[in-house]
Amino acid sequence: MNGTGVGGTVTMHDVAALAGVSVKTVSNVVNDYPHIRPATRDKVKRAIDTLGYRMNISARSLRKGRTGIIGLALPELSLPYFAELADSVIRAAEERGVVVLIEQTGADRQHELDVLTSERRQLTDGLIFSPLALGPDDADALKVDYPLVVLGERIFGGDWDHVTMNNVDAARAATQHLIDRGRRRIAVVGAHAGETMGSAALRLLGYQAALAANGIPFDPALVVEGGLWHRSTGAACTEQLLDAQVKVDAIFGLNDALALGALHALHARRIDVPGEIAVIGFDDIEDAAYASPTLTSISPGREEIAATAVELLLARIAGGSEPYRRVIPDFDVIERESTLV
Amino acid sequence: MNGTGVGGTVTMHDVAALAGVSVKTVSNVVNDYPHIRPATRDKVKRAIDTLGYRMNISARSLRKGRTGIIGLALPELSLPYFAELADSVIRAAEERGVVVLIEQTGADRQHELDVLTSERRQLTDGLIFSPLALGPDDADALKVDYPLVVLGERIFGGDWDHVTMNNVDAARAATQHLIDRGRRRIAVVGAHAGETMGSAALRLLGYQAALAANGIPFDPALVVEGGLWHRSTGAACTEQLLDAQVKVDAIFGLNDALALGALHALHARRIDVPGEIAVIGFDDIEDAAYASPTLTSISPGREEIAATAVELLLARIAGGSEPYRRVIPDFDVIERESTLV
DNA sequence: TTGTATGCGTTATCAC
DNA sequence: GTGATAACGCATACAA
Repeated sequence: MNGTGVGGTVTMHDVAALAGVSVKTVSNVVNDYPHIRPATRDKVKRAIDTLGYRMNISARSLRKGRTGIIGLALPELSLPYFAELADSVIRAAEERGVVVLIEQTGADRQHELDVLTSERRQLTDGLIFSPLALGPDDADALKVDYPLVVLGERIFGGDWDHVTMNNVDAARAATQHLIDRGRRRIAVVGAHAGETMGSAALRLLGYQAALAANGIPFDPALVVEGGLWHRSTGAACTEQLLDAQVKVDAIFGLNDALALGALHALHARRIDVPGEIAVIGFDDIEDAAYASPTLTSISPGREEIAATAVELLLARIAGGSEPYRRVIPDFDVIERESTLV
Repeated sequence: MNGTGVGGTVTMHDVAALAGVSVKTVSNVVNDYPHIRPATRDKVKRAIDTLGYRMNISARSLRKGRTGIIGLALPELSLPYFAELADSVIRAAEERGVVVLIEQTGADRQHELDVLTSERRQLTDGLIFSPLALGPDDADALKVDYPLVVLGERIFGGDWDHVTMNNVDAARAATQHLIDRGRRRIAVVGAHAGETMGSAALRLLGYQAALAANGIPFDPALVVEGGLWHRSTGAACTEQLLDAQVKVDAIFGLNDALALGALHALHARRIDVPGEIAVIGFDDIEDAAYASPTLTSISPGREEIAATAVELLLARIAGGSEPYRRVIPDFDVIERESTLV
């Protein structure tokens, strides 16, 4: 099972024997223990090279009680936003010398609860968790005894670190962006009725705030419900909106998948974007830049979210006991064709 | 570190003590050893429940020499095809009771070589490897001493299992699809000059075969080189093609990202698709169905590729020593608007 | 059918 | 600065 394929497994004992030192010294060398005589260190390193020694991670994990693996639980990798997030998390983790075990919850509440107590938690030193179905009522389930960083906006105020977007302000900025370009009948696609803490609710709040700030009355007929934030949902919501004959001059997709679905539906009906209807999304996934027309979107600082989450988690794993933090990266409006005046 | 949070770590000894049996019996129960008296099994299970016992994976791994983790090395999750592939691999692995550790190579040759000998290999029981930069010259690097399943078409004939697409036939079918719809000046976007074994080369081969079969002369001016198969590459290649004033009535993007980039470039120049130029892609990523216009593509059987790869790998890990296999799932042409007659 | 004893490869606690 | 030795928690000969 060893890299060089020399045959049987090479252990610290073999290295120690060849170098003429004890296993403890070998351990010290591979762990960069500072107080070692340079000559000893060289001897050991040479022995390691000649034997092609590789540390047995399982043994180390057993002894240290740490695996060097962090968990990342997210809805599904097929959703571009989460694929890009996972990419960033893996990169950030790699820089810090840990690896990432991804678990998909399918945005299913029971599955999200399961992930918190899964046998896999034995395998990871901590968890970065991006729930989509859990609500404030599930806060107790998040009271776990391992390091946890929660992504997103659904649950606040527990004993865990939290990295989130500035959903309200960002949605306000998105809406203002449309208003500044002369739009007044701005539809929202992908709302979640009854939700109070989720991204959908908060983004709707920002939308309403922007309307209010500009003296535009809020028209419930412009808000279209849509459960899962897939492209298909965005398309279906948009068709529903158009069928209802509501006057509309802009659509705010609560995420990019919804907005891309909206573009799709508008294209199918030969409705010009942005001529007749402008469209803005949220997340700034790579697709947004290559849609036709290209999609204006909110960039929520994905890289920073990932890097911060990894950093906070590793600090907890290392035993940090600072007060739990809530980090909110800056966002940007990325203007593209779909809202061009 | 335990799920229930009862406090100190619960071990098999604790369970054994409470159940009034030996650790061996507890071990037998948790490992579903068949010959156990039902009464004993119940006693043990009850003790496990009351104590909230969770097996220590590191200890088991150390003892058994297996971790229950498989590696998945791919270019990057930001590429939708690989995100969807990873999704499928994780699902397939979950069904078989193993978890997946994803490593990104960035399609960089050195990084791809590194992944094969990385320290991470100590952590995984085997590897599913999707190289993009390695070529036939690197076949030796793939002679590793752990179970390996190679995805894609770049390297053949070594001592490993191989799951691949039928690139030649699928590309031929894609080209034929365009020819059947009256196209004769079919451009190819994303070719790799000098390559002989990669997906690009094989798909180009299929393209040429289809032309030949229909008596259409091959025009090198219609083949546009493009390194990384990103949307941006597809857009750039298409612009290059249009700038060259070559007569074109169809574009075959060697993958969907390229084709989506082409759609983007065509849209920017107000060229009607499929009216003036038809477009076909390859991979059938979810985006294809939501582009404007929707993109005709080749579905390579991603689910089957993932499931087969996991299955073959686990068989090797379990010690199977059948001859190495090469599996080639069926493909389908998924017709959408971009090639509508 | 179940119990006992040993070792998997590493790190930590002490001595020296 | 380095060495001997005892855990870490589990699986498995071997014994009963």
